[in-house]
Amino acid sequence: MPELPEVETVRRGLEQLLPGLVIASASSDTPKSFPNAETDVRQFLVGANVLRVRRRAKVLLVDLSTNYTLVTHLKMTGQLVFQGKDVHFGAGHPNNSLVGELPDKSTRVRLEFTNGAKLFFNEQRKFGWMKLIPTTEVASIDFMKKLGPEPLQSDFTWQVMQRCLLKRKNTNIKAALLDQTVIAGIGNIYADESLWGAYIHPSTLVRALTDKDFQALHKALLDVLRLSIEKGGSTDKNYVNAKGKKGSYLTFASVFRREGQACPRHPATKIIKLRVAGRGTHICPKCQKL
DNA sequence: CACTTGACCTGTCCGC
DNA sequence: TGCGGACAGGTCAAGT
Repeated sequence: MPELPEVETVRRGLEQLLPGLVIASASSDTPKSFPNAETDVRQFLVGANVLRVRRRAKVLLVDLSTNYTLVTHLKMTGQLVFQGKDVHFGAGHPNNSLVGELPDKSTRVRLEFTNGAKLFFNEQRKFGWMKLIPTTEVASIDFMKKLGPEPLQSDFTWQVMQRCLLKRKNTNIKAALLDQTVIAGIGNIYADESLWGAYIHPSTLVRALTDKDFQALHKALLDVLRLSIEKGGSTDKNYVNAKGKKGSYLTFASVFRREGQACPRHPATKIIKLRVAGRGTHICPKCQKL
């Protein structure tokens, strides 16, 4: 579930906490969560100083003084939980409570710093991963190389977005938005929210969209991404303290996971849920027509 | 090549 | 209450 705004929220949090810390030890549970752990950890992780925390698409990049970068993909249920002396910081899945003692059964990777602080990579499922990659090579690994542009960069104009989306002109707009090689960082939440904002039905073929549609979609997309980052990500657990008190999940969303509720623009019309591009998809049938 | 579908996982929820 | 099955969704591999 972590998409661009959630990962950006994690990045901002970790950027305040990690730089300057020195890694003392690291361990992982399954090879899948940290494929090269055995050889890499000793050589490039232990003793490394954290320089900075970056983000590209939904990927977190922790640059280390060893000229290696710890690359993390949270996929759907991943969390990074920092436990310092007085600081607890967590991010991830709305259904996951961060109250419990860590490590727990879904802890995949554990980093310990020389000052006693810890960073846990938790994942209910085993889809997410961490990898150590030479910093200079990060941009050229397959996944990173194929990514589309960052929607929040200033040169991402509506015309740029149109050009990107037209690479998938024969598919529906929802599938195109979810395609990371078209635009980076959009997932199911912001695809649904931005399409609703732009009055576009998710099944609309990209080639059928007008300039006006692209302009509206561009504005709606940037608006929801910015609003969500401003709110610390859309999930209640994206930024919680150690008390782990429950927040309200997606309180700002207009349609996502709101089937049966009133459309904010048409109180008499209820949000419905469909399946588009193999994903649960939420629309207002009055705002979004084919 | 363009596009779609299923697999990967585990926890949760729904119906019987 | 227990249990099977559908569902959740980011990405990749396999299929059309």
